[in-house]
Amino acid sequence: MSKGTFYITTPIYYPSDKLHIGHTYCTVATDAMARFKRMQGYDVMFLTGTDEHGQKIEEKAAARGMTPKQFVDEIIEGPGGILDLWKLMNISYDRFIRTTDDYHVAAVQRIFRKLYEKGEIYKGAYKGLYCTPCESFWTESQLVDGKCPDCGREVKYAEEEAYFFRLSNYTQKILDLYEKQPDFLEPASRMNEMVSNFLRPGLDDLCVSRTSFKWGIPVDFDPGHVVYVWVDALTNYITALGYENDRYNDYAKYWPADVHFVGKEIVRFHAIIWPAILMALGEPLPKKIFGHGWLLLDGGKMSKSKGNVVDPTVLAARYGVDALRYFLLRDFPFGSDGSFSNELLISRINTDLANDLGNLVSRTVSMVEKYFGGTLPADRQAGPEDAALTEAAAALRGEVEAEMERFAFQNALSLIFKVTSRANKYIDETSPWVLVKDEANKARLAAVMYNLLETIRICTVLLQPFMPQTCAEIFRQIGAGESLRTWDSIAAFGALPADVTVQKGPAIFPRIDMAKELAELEKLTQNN
RNA sequence: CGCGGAGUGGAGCAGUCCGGUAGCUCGUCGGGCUCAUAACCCGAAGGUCGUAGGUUCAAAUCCUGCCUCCGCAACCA
Repeated sequence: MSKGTFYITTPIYYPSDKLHIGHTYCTVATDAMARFKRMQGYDVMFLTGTDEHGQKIEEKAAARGMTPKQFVDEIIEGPGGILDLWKLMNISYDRFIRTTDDYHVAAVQRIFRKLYEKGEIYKGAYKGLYCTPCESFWTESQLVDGKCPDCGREVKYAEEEAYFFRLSNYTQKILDLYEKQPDFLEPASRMNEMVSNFLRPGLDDLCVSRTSFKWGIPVDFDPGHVVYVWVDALTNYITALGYENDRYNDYAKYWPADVHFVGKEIVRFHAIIWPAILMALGEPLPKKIFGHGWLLLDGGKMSKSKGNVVDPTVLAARYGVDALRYFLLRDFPFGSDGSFSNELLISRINTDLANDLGNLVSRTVSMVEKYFGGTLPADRQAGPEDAALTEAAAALRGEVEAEMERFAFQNALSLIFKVTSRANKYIDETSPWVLVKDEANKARLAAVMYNLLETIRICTVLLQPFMPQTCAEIFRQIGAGESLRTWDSIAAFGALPADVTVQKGPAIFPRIDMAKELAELEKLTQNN
């Protein structure tokens, strides 16, 4: 029955602060993809997690008088933390990795040693401009007026003992990889950026240890050094499967990953450094890296410092998790940036979810109840208006699948809603309220209702990966049991039983008063 | 000349690779319907595609210059 495995990952997020809508965006996309593949019958492994080491967290924790571990524990496991957020957003991850997990720590030490013994890592000196009070190295270009960009004080040349990964040996190998596998990194524009920014000039060796802070995985054969982010964080994708550890035993089964979803700012790490590390280890490379775009606010990126961060929990609480999930994946092309606004969110919910889908379900179920007492008679009569609708509905599964294969969530959703629109139009074309006036039209009326219910069912099956909770409610209202919610059940039009019984329920997506809500949200933002 | 992306009706976008009288959603205006969540259906108005030039019978689409915006430049999705 299984079509094979499908391993998909989000980045592991840096828990130096609460996560915002941007992190949610990436995770929701990954979740929709994972759910879609599961529905199709794949054996899916969906991994997410947190990248918890490093200087920034060490400093933040110290500022609050906590240990780094206490600090990250609170952000991850505490109330309103990351685990709560993913629970709220209905994220169906199979595994959650924390880089502070014992098995990961031990595995990273083994990996680091292995690379060292192979000669891929060597001990050298980090040379550069150093700001003593900030304990930070800076490159020439990072300096502001020749001074430390953080504190504005003088920097001076300094050296620090450090381990380096021979990344410079991999320039040509990565170029070859891109050549042989043009879809390794998508969208293509990101690959261009990698080539002209980093590969064409040639890669430098990469500093993979630090002595300037302590909050990290110790290099076990050289106390004083901690493993820097690259080897620590990137390897999560394999340690979480059991690579170099006994906690799990799925490496052979799931690796290489089918796709790593990552934000565009960390494409370089995943498309250059990560493959190089894997090559050095002699392990297979992931099949694809997909660098998605950002949600922009007021034309610029979201950031805590700008104070324009959108809190997903607030939006989910007000409009529903599914509505938010839908909006994120429907409004923005996954590969490019998009402008986020409350107005767009509400507008999308009202037009697509309330007016189009919600209202379609509502009017259809109402008519079946009103005209047939809730249960359709088996006797049906086809009509000239039917083909346009049923053919569109029957073709939908294949069309949506093709878009999902390209991670084009917005297109997949757009296709589904074209069919719900078509169904609304079908109601006008067939005018059931006219048919009902003559008993002789009963079989025709039953056919119209059936076609509507079946079309809704097909659309709802395909919407499940995006809006799991709401779809269950729609299925309940249109009388579609478990076996009618599957991928296989929509291979052809007509799986719904002829004598189906519907059950009217509350409005699936209530309409939102735009002006009022915008004012409310504005008030909430002010209070923050 | 560090690199990349973007500039299309009021808003958000597609189209640009493979040039041929501009498309989608929302909004606006007019009409229809009444099963439905003031929802649904039909129709209309509105743009010459950042800007200057070039190539061509023909350019949003190819070439060149310029302007503006956004991002990246060793851990903000």
